[in-house]
Amino acid sequence: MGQAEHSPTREILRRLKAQWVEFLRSHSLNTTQQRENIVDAFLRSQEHVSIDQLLARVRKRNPKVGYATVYRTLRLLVESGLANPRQFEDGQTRYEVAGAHHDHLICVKCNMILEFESEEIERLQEQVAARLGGFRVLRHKHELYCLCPKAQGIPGGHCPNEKE
Amino acid sequence: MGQAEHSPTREILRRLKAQWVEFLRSHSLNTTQQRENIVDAFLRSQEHVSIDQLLARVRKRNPKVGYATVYRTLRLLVESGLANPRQFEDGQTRYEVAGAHHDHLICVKCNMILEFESEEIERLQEQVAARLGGFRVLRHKHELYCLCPKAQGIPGGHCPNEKE
DNA sequence: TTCAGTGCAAAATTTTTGCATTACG
DNA sequence: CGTAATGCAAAAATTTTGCACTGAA
Repeated sequence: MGQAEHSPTREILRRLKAQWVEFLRSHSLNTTQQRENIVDAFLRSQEHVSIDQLLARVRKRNPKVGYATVYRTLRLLVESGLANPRQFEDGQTRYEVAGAHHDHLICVKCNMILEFESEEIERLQEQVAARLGGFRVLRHKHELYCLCPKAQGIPGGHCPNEKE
Repeated sequence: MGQAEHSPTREILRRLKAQWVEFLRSHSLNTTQQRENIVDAFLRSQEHVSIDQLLARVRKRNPKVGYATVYRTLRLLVESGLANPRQFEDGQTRYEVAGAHHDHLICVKCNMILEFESEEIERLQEQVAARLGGFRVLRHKHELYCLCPKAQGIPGGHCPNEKE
């Protein structure tokens, strides 16, 4: 199964950390051991982490962190724009690092996942949101469920998955 | 809660109902009063219904239908392809009628859900898919998580939810 | 009549909250 | 020190399951 990994660059991570510090400051929130542990573990994670996974990682360093703190901190991470929640079909909410965001193209036959980005689409999204009543887009999800040329039965069609 | 309308045509509804009957038949499932009530209420619903909403509607006609039956029937509806589950970020799973596809704009503050369509975006999606390797787009999900003007703190800003 | 389907309530899951205690600033 | 934040456990909220009873075929 094709899995696209997106590791945020060190540069992005630095910016996100700064954003977090600024968020704490501007909301008069304290810096605590636990929050630091959780945020660091979250930013270090390179995929969509569930609460459980995140808690497990945090506890390796600081064994007595509780569930509630992870939930509360994750809520702050979402509010501050560092984390995006995603619901897959397993009933667990997972969180992805903002800035590692990509849209996905999925071939429904071979399950390959490609990523894409389109500035034009993003621009149109904002137009749509503005037109519908002055909304500001915070984030989005965009998934295209497709058939690759091969699965379409096109003569000589390839699946990018198997090329090269 | 503001819900945009997008009614499947009578023609589509008829086809879906036929699909349901065929599903029951081919899986040797019984037709029951409750299943009929639930499926009809679901197909009649013109937005994304949550379990609660659907149960409430069903109980108007048949007051002693239980939660469990709704859950179980909805699972069948998903299996049969009549319903698509959607997880927005308000913690409730919602279901939309297949064939009544639309994209969504969600206000993360008031949880209002609006629908939108943009031919331009759809055209760009196809361009993207073609460019990535000759893919054909079968369907897609597109969700914009936004803040309404009021939630943005814009002076005099309204939430379309409360206008009029 | 038979057994799939239902309703209820209890269990399992996931997330939130109340409150005494800890520790940041 | 004062009070925001934590940890724990209890409460909510959502979904699933067990089981005796009902009703479709």
